[in-house]
Amino acid sequence: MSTTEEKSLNFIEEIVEEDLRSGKYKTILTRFPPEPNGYLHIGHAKSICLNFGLANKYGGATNLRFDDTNPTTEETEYVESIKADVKWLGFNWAKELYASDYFEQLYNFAVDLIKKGLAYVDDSTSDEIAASKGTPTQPGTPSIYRDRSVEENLQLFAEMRAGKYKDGEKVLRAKVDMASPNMHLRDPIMYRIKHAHHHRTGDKWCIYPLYDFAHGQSDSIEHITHSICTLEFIPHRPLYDWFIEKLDIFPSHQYEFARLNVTYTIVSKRKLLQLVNEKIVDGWDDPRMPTISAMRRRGFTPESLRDFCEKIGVAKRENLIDYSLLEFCVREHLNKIALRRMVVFDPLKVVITNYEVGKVEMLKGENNPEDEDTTYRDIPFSREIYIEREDFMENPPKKYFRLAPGQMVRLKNAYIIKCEEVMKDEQGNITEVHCTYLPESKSGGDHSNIKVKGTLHWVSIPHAINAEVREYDRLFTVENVDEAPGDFKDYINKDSLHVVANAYAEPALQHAKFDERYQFLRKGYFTLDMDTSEEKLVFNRTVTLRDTWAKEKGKA
RNA sequence: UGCCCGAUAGUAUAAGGGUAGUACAACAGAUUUUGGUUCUGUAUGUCUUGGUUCGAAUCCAGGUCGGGCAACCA
Repeated sequence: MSTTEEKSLNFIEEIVEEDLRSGKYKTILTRFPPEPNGYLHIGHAKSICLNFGLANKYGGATNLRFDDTNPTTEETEYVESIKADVKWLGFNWAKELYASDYFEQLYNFAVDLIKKGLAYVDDSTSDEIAASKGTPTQPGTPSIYRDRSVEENLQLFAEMRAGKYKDGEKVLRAKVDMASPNMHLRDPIMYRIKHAHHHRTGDKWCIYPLYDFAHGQSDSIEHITHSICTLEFIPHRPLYDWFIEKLDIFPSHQYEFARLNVTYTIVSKRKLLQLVNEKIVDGWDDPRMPTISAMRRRGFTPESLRDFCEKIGVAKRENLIDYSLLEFCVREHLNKIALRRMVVFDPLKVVITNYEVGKVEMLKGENNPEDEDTTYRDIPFSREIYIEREDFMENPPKKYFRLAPGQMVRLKNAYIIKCEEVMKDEQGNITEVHCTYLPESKSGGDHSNIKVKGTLHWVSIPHAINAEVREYDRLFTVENVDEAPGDFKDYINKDSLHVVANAYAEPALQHAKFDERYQFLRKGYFTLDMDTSEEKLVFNRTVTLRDTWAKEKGKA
């Protein structure tokens, strides 16, 4: 008998299961339909996990389809980054497709609707069309071109395609209902004229279909069973269904879920583009960005992102997810896989006065205590070491477990030391601390019988190697950036990047690899940045460790 | 003033007429050679008013609140 709790289904999974159970479909086909006009972000990750996840779970497939119907904003660079991101997240698409692959077919669909008297060419200007649409509470008024004959429409549309007209001179509109309470049904535009170069079709076309006359038809052509999109497309659904019905083609169905929002971040392509263009960040993959490429560079793992998308759920209610959930997911995974290393960011010299001058001991340190068969690396120990400056206080508050005059601490993987003397310069700044060590307290063979509260990380000064460490904080200062009054850029966190130019790392890090993750003891999780060169190691901080001591201090 | 969505702890998300559960966050404690990990425990919730019912988060009606809809964007 199984004791495993049955995981509850989200509302889309319920629809899919019902469709499968009822025999409506034998197998499902979903699609992930990005427009190649920007980089994918954490919000897209939710959509990717949903669409591909559904197909994986129910034995179907997912197409990657680029919604490239607007040649003026779309570029091949984006196509490549999107493909890389989806792959990195761990998903494989059945087919790589483009809405532009269907331009000829879409054109024929339009001709079909013209012949059925359901579409017409309109010579009105953009402003005139907007004005005649009415308002949500007032019906629109029909265009004077609405009743052109089929023959005339056919000829005009052919001339549009042939390039006889300038941009904006004419459009093709669906003849639906100018009085509909749904604005999207008030004779929506199907085609506009754009003499622009398309990233795939080049100059073959000068008319391009709009979203409403491309997306649903593309779904139908591919026989997509479940076309999943975000809430703002709900009012488009009647039109989606209308085109499919009038064209009498495969009936794909659209379902809508609430997009992801995360505290202290933005997921608007427009705003992200602005951050990049205005050089507020260093590019789409600046590790502070919520893009998938940035998160990859920062050290997030695909496993942790998928886990996050699983945990946030799928529903129709608008939501704002705590950034701390993302941090939890990444820590949970990194804790299992990260190699433990010691790195001192802000050094304070410690001299162990009773340790032999010139002596070097190789100590063993666990690579990862979470591993059942943990392996070890060698760590050199000597008379002079660095500890973190914040790990020493001359006048410590109560409950301070670190080094202080007369106090003892454990050096991780090494000995217990006791602070004997504090050395200062003329200004009174602490320059170094003199300690004695307990030879019988060596890690692994401790028979000192002494228990200490604190354990510090450290590096041997003569063996330390240099590294640059980049510490990131949230990009915005307010939880809900979209709701904050004024311009979103007013809430940029000025301290979102802190660079430690000269950190001291234990020698094992000399051989750090790009695909490895590290936990710098008591500091956080780190990974090598691509700026690393022969001369310089550069690490990105993916996320800090949970820090209950910082919280304790905050209370004081 | 039209149409369309939605409303369950701080944040998300379950319970589909029968004990309001889970995760993150918070708080308290235990363990710990990382103030990490792990473990234990605590507090906090069904928008509102009626109705149906032995019984309502769930079904019905009204209200309130939040969101969306008038790009030749997607």
